[in-house]
Amino acid sequence: MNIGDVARLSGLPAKTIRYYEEIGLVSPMRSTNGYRTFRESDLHKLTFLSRARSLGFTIDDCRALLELYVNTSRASADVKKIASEHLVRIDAKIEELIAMKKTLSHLVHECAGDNRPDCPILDDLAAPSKPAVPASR
Amino acid sequence: MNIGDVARLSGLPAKTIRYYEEIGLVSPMRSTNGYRTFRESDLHKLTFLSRARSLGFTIDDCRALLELYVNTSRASADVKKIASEHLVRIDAKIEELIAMKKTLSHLVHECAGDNRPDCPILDDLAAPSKPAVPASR
DNA sequence: ATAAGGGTTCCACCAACTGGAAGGTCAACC
DNA sequence: GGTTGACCTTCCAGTTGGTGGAACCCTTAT
Repeated sequence: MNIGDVARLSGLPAKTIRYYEEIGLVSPMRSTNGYRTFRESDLHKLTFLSRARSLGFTIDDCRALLELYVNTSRASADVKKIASEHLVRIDAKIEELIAMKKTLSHLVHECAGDNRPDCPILDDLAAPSKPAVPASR
Repeated sequence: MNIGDVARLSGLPAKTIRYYEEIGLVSPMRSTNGYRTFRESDLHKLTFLSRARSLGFTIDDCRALLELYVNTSRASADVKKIASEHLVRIDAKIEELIAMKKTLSHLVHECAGDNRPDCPILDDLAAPSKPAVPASR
């Protein structure tokens, strides 16, 4: 299979697949004309990566997950650990966004949105010492 | 005021403030020794930026908001538009994360997390054609 | 004199791609 | 056999919003 075929089948752009090769996530063969040649196993890996990335796993996570995926003597605890930690990050991000949303939707609601200059949104942004998210990192 | 002072007062790292100068968001003066000298108005801008960034506005949004902020003949509608569009982006992001969370927490729950290799998480990642978020962009 | 604690510039790096230029290859059609 | 068009290749640059570090200057106190 050429790169276009696995791109279609995995749902990843060809550019991304080349990038994944560059960073060592897949290692397709090369045919005599220089084209990449993908095996079934490469396609499986790419599909795996596509799905893992769409679940928000970082490339580093994907690398670790891929290793566990191909290693049939893995412990499911290792997989679960990576996924659980990712879940914690997702939760934190959701909370952060919800806090932003809350503040912002309040402000948007308050703003007349006409051609006068008075604007509660700008007033709030200009008001000092009010972190949107109550301080973490 | 030197950069350290406005850094403390605005809550932004000095590095970030230098970066904001580089991209033209603030334009402090320079004293004879080459140090940046910040006026009150610069501090106000930096505080504004700090808060706007913490609400998730992009730098481009911040640039536009800052212009409206200093322009006293603005129309609040212009501000509201930027904020509303940002709110839409936040909502979309929240939805995306919640979809991920849903899938992932389900999988984590299913996984035994012991030293055996069987793992529903890997099984799912390997299963083809299941976008985590039902397809948009 | 020197040490601490500011400040300065510049260059490189992070994630995870994406866009585009310049060019090679292949299969089909006339 | 020539040409078109769809593939493929590499390489370089840009994206977003900074961050880290090196090498060096300035000021003040001891």
